[in-house]
Amino acid sequence: MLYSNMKNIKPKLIRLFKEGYCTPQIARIAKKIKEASTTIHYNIKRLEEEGAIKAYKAVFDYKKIDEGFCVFVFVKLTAKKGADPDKLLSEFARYEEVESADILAGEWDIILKIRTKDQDEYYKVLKNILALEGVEKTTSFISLKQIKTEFVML
Amino acid sequence: MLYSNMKNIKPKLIRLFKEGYCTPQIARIAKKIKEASTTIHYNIKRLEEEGAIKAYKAVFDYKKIDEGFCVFVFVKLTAKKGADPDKLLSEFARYEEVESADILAGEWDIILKIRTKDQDEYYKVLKNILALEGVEKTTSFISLKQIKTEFVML
DNA sequence: TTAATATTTGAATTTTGTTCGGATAAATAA
DNA sequence: TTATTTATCCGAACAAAATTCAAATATTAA
Repeated sequence: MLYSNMKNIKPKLIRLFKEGYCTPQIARIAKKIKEASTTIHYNIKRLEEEGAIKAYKAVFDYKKIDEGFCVFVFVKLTAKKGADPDKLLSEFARYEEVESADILAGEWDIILKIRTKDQDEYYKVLKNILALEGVEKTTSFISLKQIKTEFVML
Repeated sequence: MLYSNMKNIKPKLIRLFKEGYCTPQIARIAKKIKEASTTIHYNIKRLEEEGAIKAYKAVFDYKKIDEGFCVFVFVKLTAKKGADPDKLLSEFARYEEVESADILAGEWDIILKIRTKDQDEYYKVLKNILALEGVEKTTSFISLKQIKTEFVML
C-alpha cells in the first residue's frame, strides 16, 4: 500500500541547518571557560554586531544525507571586454549544491566546491555551469575521501 | 600605558565556535515550518542519533577574525611502498588553519583549504607541511575573493 | 487482520537565554 | 598625573526555550 509520508521533516531540517537556524550554547560555553554566562552573552552579541559571525549552522556527515559525492571544480572564463567575473560567480554560488565559491589568482579564475548525491547528479550540475555564458573551460578534481570539512573532523 | 586585556574572551569564543558549541533553534524552526516544537525536537534527535549531524558551529566573516587569507593547496605524495596517505592527511588536518582536507583522484593526491591572517602566516604553515615526510610537492591557488563558504553566502 | 514500531503532539517540567542595574577596568581627554 | 568617558563584567530577576513524559496516531511487518 502507498502511504503519504507523515510530515517528512528531515529534508526540511537539512535545508534549514545548512545555512543557519542554530544558536550559541551560552551556558555550556560559560561552564567550559569558567565565566559568567552574562559575560559570554555580552561578548557573543558584540561579535555578532561587529559582523564577525555570519551564521550558526550544522555540519553534516554528507554521505548520510545523500551528498557524499564531492568535487572541486576549476573554471576558466572567456577573456573578453565587459565580462564580469563577480556576476558569474554569483550565478554559480546560487546553486544549492555549491558549498564554496572563490575567485582565484593565476591560471584558473574560479574554484567551486560542489556536493551531490552521486556522479550522475554532479554531471547535471556541471552541465548547467558549462552552459553559462562566459565559461571557457573547467576541470574537476574528485574527492575520494574527506577527513575534515568546515573545520570539523569527520 | 599597558593594560592586560580584561578577560580576552573573543578568541576563546572563536575557537569554540569553529567546531561546535552551538545548538539548533527548535522554536524558530517550529514556527518556520509550522509544526509542533516537540515534533521538531524528535526529528532533530533522530538526525543526531543517525550520525547525520556532526556539529553545530558558527561561520565567520574571516577577514574580521584575522583569517582573511585563504588558499587551496594541492599536495603530491612521494610514491613509495608503505606510504599511508590517510595517516599523512590526518597530520595535515590537525593544523587549526586547515579548514578542509580531502584525498583526491588523479594527478594530485590531496587538497587542503587553508585560512591564515596573511601571506606570511600562510608561508609558515606551508613550510611545515612541506617538511613532512612523504610530501613530494605542492601547488597553491590563492583566493582573491570569497563569495560563498560552508554553504553560507558572504 | 494483528502486532510491533515509528512519528506526532500537548502539558508539565527543567534548563537556558535575556534584560537590567550597578560595579570594575580600560581608554581617552584635560 | 587626574578627571571623564567608555567598555567590560557579573549577579538577580525575568522571559523564553528545550526537554521529558504520556498518550494518540500513523506506518510497517508479520
